[in-house]
Amino acid sequence: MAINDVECCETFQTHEELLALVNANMPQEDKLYDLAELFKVFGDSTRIRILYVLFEAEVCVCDLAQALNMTQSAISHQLRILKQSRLVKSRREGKSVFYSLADAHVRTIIAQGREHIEE
Amino acid sequence: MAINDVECCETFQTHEELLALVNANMPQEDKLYDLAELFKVFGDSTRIRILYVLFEAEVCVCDLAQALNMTQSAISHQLRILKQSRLVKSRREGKSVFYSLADAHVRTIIAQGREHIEE
DNA sequence: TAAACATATGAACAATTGCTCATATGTTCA
DNA sequence: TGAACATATGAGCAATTGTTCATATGTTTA
Repeated sequence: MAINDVECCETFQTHEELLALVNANMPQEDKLYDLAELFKVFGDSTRIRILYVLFEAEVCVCDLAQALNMTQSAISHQLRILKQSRLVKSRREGKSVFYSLADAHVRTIIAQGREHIEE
Repeated sequence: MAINDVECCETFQTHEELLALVNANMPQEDKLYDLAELFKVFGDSTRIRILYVLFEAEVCVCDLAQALNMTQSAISHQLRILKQSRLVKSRREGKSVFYSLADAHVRTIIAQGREHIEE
């Protein structure tokens, strides 16, 4: 038995291969954290609804608030989070700020999620 | 001005089109909730790490606990969540329970997320 | 059947999160 | 410049979440 083998489940298995594969393909700690942070952003139905509106058009904050029947403040807080994760971008036009999707990945990720829950 | 037009941003815009589009393509309330719940599952680095291990092989709970240097209880709680959302499946073999990916969407979703944060 | 092992789960606690409320910042126009 | 409008943001609170600890359930074997 190799010295690095690990006892597990009462048997002695060669975990070296698995651990080597895992170590080789597991992203760095900070990447894993960023990835989880990104999916956390998708993990709120208000933000998902905002993204669905942005699938259709570039809209200003008060349009979003009206379309989703929520306060301007609540929407603005969520847009901040969406913008920080670079899922949406903004453009000021006079007093209004227009938001739109920043990235094609947004649609793919939501589409895949939707496929998953519907199968 | 049509009676359904809405005042917003001090101008009177025709929001009918936008609202119609949004209503036509926005999933039902419960689908939105399910979608957010699904992405919440991806929104934790422990669960992401578990999925990365399962990318390589079917493994038992204590292997996962060792590979990720966490307690069996913590891993088991997380596996429960992953299983409830049908991202992993399990198979008992004697005293051990082996977990594996349940779905091809898992890889796609994580790959898209990774592309997003790395661009 | 009893002991040992592998896994699952309920309770509890600290940490995080989404909203509200109040207010600040930024822009336009009289 | 000051008033009105659009958006952003900090503080606070209730609700949710990930882990730990203790213990329950399920399986094998002596």
